[in-house]
Formats: sequence, C-alpha cells, structure tokens
Amino acid sequence: MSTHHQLSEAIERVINDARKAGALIADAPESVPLERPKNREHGDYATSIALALAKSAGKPPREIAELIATGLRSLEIIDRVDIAGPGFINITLAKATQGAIVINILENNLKFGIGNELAGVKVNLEFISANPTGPLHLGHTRWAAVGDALARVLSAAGAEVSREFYINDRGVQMDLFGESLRASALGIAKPEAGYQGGYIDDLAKKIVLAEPDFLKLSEPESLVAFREAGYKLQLQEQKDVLAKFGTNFQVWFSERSLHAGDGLTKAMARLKEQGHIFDEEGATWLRTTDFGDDKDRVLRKSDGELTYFASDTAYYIDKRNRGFDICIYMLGADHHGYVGRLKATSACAGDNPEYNIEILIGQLVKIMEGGEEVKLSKRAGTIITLEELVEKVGVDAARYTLIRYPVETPMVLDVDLLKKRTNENPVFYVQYAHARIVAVLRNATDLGVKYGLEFYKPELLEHERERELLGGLAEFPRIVAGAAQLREPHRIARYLEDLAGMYHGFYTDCRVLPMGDEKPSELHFARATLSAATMQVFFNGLQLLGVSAPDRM
RNA sequence: GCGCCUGUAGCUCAGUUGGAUAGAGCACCUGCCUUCUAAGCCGGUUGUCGCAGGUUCGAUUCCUGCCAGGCGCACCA
Repeated sequence: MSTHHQLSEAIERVINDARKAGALIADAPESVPLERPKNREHGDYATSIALALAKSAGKPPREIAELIATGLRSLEIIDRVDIAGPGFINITLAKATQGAIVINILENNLKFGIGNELAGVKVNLEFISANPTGPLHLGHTRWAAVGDALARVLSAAGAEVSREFYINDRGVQMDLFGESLRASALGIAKPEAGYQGGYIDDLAKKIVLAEPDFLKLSEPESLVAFREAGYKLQLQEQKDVLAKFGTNFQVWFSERSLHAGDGLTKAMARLKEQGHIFDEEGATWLRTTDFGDDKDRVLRKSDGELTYFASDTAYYIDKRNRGFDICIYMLGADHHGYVGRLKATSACAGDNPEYNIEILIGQLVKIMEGGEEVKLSKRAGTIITLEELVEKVGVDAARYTLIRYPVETPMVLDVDLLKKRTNENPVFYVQYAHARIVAVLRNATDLGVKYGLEFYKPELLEHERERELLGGLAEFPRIVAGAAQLREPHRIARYLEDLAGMYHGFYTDCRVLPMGDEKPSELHFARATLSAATMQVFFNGLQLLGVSAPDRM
C-alpha cells in the first residue's frame, strides 16, 4: 500500500472514530484531500480536511484540526503533526515510514508503479490513422509519441490495450494518389488536386523499376496498378518509420476490409435494429441528432456510394464487437467537429457514449526553425516528416518533447533548440540523472559499498535532501495512476523532471560513496540503496514514455 | 452566426478532484569541480494568472459575459 493511501485511510479512521464517540458531529467526508505541500516547512503531507468539515460541524476549523491531530499523533507511522493557517494539518512522517518506499521499490523493481485501476478493462486506442498516400508528418508525430506513451500508461494501470492504426485505403484520395503516381511515371502533368510532393516521383520511379510493364497497361488498368503498388510501398514506409520511432501497433486496420468483409453489413443492421436509420432524398441517414449531434449524417449517398462516415461507424461497431470496452480516438484539432457525431454514433449503436467512447483532441504543432515559423504545406513541399524530425533531433528528444505537453495545448517546437545536445533539452536532464546513478553504483561496487535490501537502514536517511527524494519516489504510483485516469502521459514526464531535480540536489549535498581512505559505512549503504531505488523509478518512468534510459552520457 | 481549444515571467510551457508566499526550463547576474558524471548544484532578478463580474472561509482552478489567437461547421476524404 502506498504511503499516501495509508495516510488518507488513517485520517479517515480518526475522523470516523471521533464521530462515533460523539466528539465530532459532522457529515462523513467524501474523500480526504491529501497533498504534498510545496513548502517543505509544511511537512511531508498536508490535508485541508478540517476546513471542509467546518461548515457541517459548526465549529471553527482549527478546533476540528486539533481534534484530528490528536488522533494522528498517536500513530506510529507519524512523527509530528502541526496545525497551521486557517486549519491545515501538516504531517511529518516517521523516518522509517518514509524510508520504507525504497524497500517497496526494490521488491517490485520493474513492477513498481504498476496499478490495477483499470484492471479487466479492454481499451482500443486508435491514433495517427493517416492515409497511405504520403509520409507521416509532424502532426502525426505528436500522436505517434503521445499515443504510444498513453498505451503504455494505460497498460501500467492494468488495462488491456490494443494500439490500432486505421488505414484509409479507400476512396477518392487513393485514386488521386494512383493518378499522381502514374502521371509521374509517364512524365505527364499530375492532376490538379493530386499529390505533388517529390516523394511521389521517388515512389513512381521505384514502382517502374520493379514493374516496367505497368507503363504498357491501359489507362484504367495502370491507374489501379500504380495505386496498389504505391499503397503497399507507402504503407510499408509508414510502418518502418513508426517502428524506428518505437511506436508499434497491434492492429493495422484496413478500411477496405470493412467493405470486403461483413463489417459494414453488420453495422448497418445494428443501427437499423436500434431504430436510428432513415431514408430521405434517395440517401440513407443516421439520425445522430437523437443524441446531440448538430445534424444528421449520411451513410449511403443518393448515388449509392457509402460515405466515409459509414466506414467510421462500421469500424466503431467492429471494435465493440471485438470486445473492447473503451474506444479511444486521438484526433487532430482540425477534426474536432467529429466529436459530436462519433459520440452520437456510439449512442445510436446502443452503447453508452459516456463510457464506451472517448475522443482526445490534440492541438496542432507549430515548428520554428532559424527563428521563424515554418509554414507547413503539402503543396509547397514544406511538410516536415516524422523521419526528418528524428534525423534532426533523435528519437528520444523528439518523443520526449512531444509527450511533455498536454495535447490540448498548441505547442511550438523549436528545432534549433532540440538539435542542441545540451541541458536546454529537458530529456537530457532526466536521462542524465539516470546515467549519473548508474555511474555511482558502478563505482560503489568497486569501492565495496554494498547496496540492496539487506544493507538498507531507512532510519539513517534524515538529511533534508534524502527526505525530499524519498517523498518524491513515493509519489510515482499515484502519478502513473493519475496519468492513466486523465489520459495525460505528460504528467509522467513532468514528474521525472521534478525527480531529477531531487536526485541532483541529493547528489550534490549527500555524498554517496566514501572519500579517500574513508571506510564504507552503513550510511553509504543506505544512500547507495536509495540511489538504486531512484534509478529504478527513472527507468520505469522513461519506459512508460518510450524513451531510453542510458547508462552513460 | 454556431461550436471546440488556447490566453500564466522576456521566450517555451507546468499547475486532476478549489487551498498556505503561483512554479520549471531557457535567457540574464553571481558563486561552486585536487576524490561519486559540472548535460550538475546554490543564490539573485522577472508576474494586473487576457479583462470584468459571480459562487465561498478561500478562485490560476468552478459559473456568466466580454476581448484576442487557433481550428471546425459537406450526400469531401
């Protein structure tokens, strides 16, 4: 059980005991607010519960605080309890209580931080889902990093997660893609609305080299041939680039497969059965306005063609049929208009849109280079691809920087800054802390400093820096759980940066290894053990972000 | 016009369930390497938390209105 959890239960018990004894007449608290105060003078933990109870108790908060404090003081795990300000209760833990976190970490090692908040929940996490008609660009890259990290975080909370990439391999865009490739191969003008980038020419050359006969085909035949060959190559390239980026999907889901198989038929039947389908002006509609959408949506156009929306709907229903409890969609801000219809679709299918479907909207990424904004335009060929970004700054820096911010904030990436392999880049700050500990432990072995549970005496750790670090380590499980519940992996990154600060501070003020002829003491052992536990948390945390934890830098 | 997101230090941005003196990195000034990685640490400077109201013991956080920026409102994909 975490220290935090242990404490909040203890406080609750004290309050309930006081209520039973009639010493306190107040409503039962819904939950105990317990936080780590920013100010060190306010102890290890602080609660404002007395302020919350004041109203229903009809007593001044400080009086209630005193009552609770008295109960807490008798507990072994607590060293001291103070009341401050209007009625805050500040708690300082006993040394052994605080030091116990190291034992917890070393006993669980790779599993430390893993929780069960989402145990038994099957989550489908769909992200990127680009057309296979070009390379992945910067917008996709944000999702590639955040989506993968979110998948890891959700798994850490106990969920069973499937990462899915929906391939839009059907429709007008695909045809334009084929037409553009063929035009390039034949040296004729590309279609106006087609794809213009240089990669089209490269792809076309590759195709002709492999299949020279394509040039001899009739126009309709060659359009299909180029389209299909281009599709295969481009999709493979997306897969390769993502694999290099450390983002791996369990399922690459083809839109075509919904039409080729019975996915669409099943979906339509389901919606009909639920009674939300109607025909009007020769088209088939889904009455999404039944569930808050601004307008009804067309599934089958009057010309008989199925819409993209029909595929989306079928895909959603397919996911649910495959047993996923929660379907999470990660979409770019330019698609936020989809939220209403997706939620409504879920409701039309008879599901609970408050639980079965979640849509995360990510703001677009701006990019600065050479002091000015790079305008992203496919037409002008100034798109920045995932591959280019990685070439410039490396996988770790790219992933970390993209994950570090909440997705709903528009972010500006300064490529020049990321290129610098210096501490201006927060990822190095965190990685450095890990590498530093590895070096210390390497030396520890050489100097005969033993570390590990059998050499660890928590009561020896009483330096301010040690206490701070111990407190920080104890937060990790809560941070992971919070990141999972809120779908916000950036919290892990921010936490690691704080933890790095704590370790660096500890390292500076608390000598871990003996100096000169000094003999290794139990304090050295305790500090080395504390370092080992910290290293484990850095490792686990960076793992959740898909960022490497280097042994040397 | 309607809807979504954003507005916090010179810059890039944190700040879940309302809490104590609003934080970090960069930038700027200043110290700290004859013994564990100086990609580090210590100290200093920087704020009408977009504006105005409201809710209450207490609001950067919740509510309303306004201002500014981004994005979206197809029988397109």
